[in-house]
Amino acid sequence: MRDAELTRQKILEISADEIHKNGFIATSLSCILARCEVSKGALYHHFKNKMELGYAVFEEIYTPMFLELWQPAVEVEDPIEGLCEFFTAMYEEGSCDEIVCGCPLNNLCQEMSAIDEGFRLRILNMQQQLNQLISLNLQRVASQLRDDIDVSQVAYFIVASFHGSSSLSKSSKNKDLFEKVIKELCSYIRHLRIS
Amino acid sequence: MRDAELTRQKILEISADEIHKNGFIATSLSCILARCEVSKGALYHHFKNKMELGYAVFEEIYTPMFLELWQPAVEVEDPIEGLCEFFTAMYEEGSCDEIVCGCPLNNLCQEMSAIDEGFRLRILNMQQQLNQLISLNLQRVASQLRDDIDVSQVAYFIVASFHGSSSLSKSSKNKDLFEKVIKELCSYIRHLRIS
DNA sequence: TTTACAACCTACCTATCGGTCGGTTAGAAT
DNA sequence: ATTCTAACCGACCGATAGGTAGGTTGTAAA
Repeated sequence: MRDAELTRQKILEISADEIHKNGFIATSLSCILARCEVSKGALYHHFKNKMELGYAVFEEIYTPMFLELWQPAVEVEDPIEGLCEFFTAMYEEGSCDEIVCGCPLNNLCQEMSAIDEGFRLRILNMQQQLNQLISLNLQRVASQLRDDIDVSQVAYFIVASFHGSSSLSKSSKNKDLFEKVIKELCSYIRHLRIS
Repeated sequence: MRDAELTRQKILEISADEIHKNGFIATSLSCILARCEVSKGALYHHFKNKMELGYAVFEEIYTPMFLELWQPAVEVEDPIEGLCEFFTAMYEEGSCDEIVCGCPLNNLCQEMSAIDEGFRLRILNMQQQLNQLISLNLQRVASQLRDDIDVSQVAYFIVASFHGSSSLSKSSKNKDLFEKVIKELCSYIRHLRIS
């Protein structure tokens, strides 16, 4: 057989890239097909329709990518510094294009949550996983933290601020505002410690 | 004359509502026309094309709405408490629909910044105006604040977190996560004070 | 009363979208 | 060598989008 799995994977990866750049709705199948050098028949052989392709991208590309990205940041001895280094590395090392494209999770949340229940539930699930990952690791070092904090609330706030910062950098089209907000986010995170 | 200005205003207001609910691209002119009970010819008499209609909505509806919303929150004697009360009122008084639709500025920033320069510049301008509004008023009470803070950085962070919280509430489809993040945001804002 | 033009109407245009369907082809199994 | 089917192809479809053009109407000014 012609390597079906390779075709499927190529479609998924290029779709993930296109969706990241243009959003789900604005991403046209014809554009994906052109980049993949694959026919429409091939795509519809592997995926029932555009929505199912979107779900597959979310589950098979974005979800593992996300967990692999955040886990090391937070599963170190000191999650406070781990998070700060993670965010700092983002504006120091990330290319401007990457930053301006925003976080795929946040982008899809904004675009699709209200109009498609399948996306909404997948996004909500991812957000809860991410929240638990962060809050469990903050809880782990609770003895070092101020006693007036609610770790789950803090975890949601951190993610929200991060997403807000990537939104800001879209309109400025450079890293400056992103960097500003991330710096303040790090300052906030460090203030969680007993001072 | 048949009241041209009234027609124009009706188109603007209904467009603002539709764009808030569906986003700019997903908002169809035919849908606007149906709600306005106005013909396509009338719309194209008042606006050159869809993009120009979008710009007009941004400038004539969203911009003044935004300034009227944030100004009173921050131009009180105590902007720290002013902001906290403003945010708190948002989840206590705001309808669930309103909250789940998100902030129009953030929505358009996410959707349009990358694909249309006209929108991007208008959004950036609005964000800078908003930042100045907040940072000037924080500066005003600088003597009450910690001396390690950068008011502009703090102002961007506040707006980013607020936008991030509205993004979160979209996927949860209720106010719970919104409320959580807003509470933490208020806690953060109050910690700006010398303790 | 006539004129002139802003204001408005409607039928139509083209482009593009997601999706379908009948047919072809590669290659493993018999 | 033949058969069978997963894998793939591409012309075509209907729906809808934004946009246009030519005609009509209301009304203020001359």
